[in-house]
Amino acid sequence: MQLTTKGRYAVNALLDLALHDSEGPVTLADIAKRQSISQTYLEQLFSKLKRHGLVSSSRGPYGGYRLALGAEEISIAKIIYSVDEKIDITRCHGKQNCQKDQRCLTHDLWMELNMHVSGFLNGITIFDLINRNNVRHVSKQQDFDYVQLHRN
Amino acid sequence: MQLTTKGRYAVNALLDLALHDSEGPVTLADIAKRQSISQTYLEQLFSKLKRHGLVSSSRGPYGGYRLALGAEEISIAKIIYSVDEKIDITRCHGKQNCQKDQRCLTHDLWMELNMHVSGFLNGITIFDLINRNNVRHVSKQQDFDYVQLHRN
DNA sequence: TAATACTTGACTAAATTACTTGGTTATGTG
DNA sequence: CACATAACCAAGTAATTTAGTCAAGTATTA
Repeated sequence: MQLTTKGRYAVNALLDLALHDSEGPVTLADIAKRQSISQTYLEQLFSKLKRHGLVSSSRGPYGGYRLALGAEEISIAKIIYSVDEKIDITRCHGKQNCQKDQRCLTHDLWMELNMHVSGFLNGITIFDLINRNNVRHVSKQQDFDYVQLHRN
Repeated sequence: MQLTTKGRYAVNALLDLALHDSEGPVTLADIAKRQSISQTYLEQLFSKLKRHGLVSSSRGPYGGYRLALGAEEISIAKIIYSVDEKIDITRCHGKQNCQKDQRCLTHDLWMELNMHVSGFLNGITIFDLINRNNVRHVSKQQDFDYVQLHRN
């Protein structure tokens, strides 16, 4: 299925961005600290997110990233897809040549699972997540930790 | 999610075994040929499947593997789990230390996806697959190819 | 007793992941 | 206009995982 740290990082980072979007452009440095992700790694991910039109950026002081779409328009599936991860379990990636140019025994099974997973991830948006209690709670804690860290 | 060739191979192989179970013990050599999987790799997988009680084996001439359970008792999830693949999308594997000993922003999201996927794979058994038209059709073709290959 | 087939453990090439390094370019502020 | 800030970019790399191979066994039965 190819759902690894990369996709999880992207969703976490974009959710963090959405949660702080009201305060103006958000820097990758801040996201990196709050989400414990390497900043240069984030740069790679945001380059892709920007290319796919999910975020916009402004340079210079007080610059940073903002959501380019409404939170309710950004599904989890879209994010994962944007950073190059495919929501795909089949070996043949939908083509039917999994085994010697023919379909393997379980081709249809994996296709069905694909439908299930991508249906699920298509149905959940950043907007949905923002409004979840557990997300708000974790985010609050992260903000608190961040302030503590930068008191001096 | 860790659903790769290993898990797919295991399901394909076990399904092949189930489809030919009525003819007596099935050798790994046959499964390897029909499913285009390396035999020594299959040996590793079947060693695990046996350890988990899904198949039984008999040695010597006319030996081979058989299902140790009814086809309706073997879910896809069970097979995948048996060959060490976890149906798990979280980084922390269910523990809640995805980020600095705390839950990451999206911990609950991935847990939900886990539930969906494992629910799906738990709900489908080898018995279900055997009775699907597309599976029977592919299997028939594989048997035909196998006979062709061994005519001499 | 020879052939068959399972069993085990160690090893390995290739690919992928999750980064790091070392820069360059644009922009708003003093 | 300098300078701090922050986005942008290319290339390299260590660690891990995958998908096997290789080389030896051991048990069973015709």
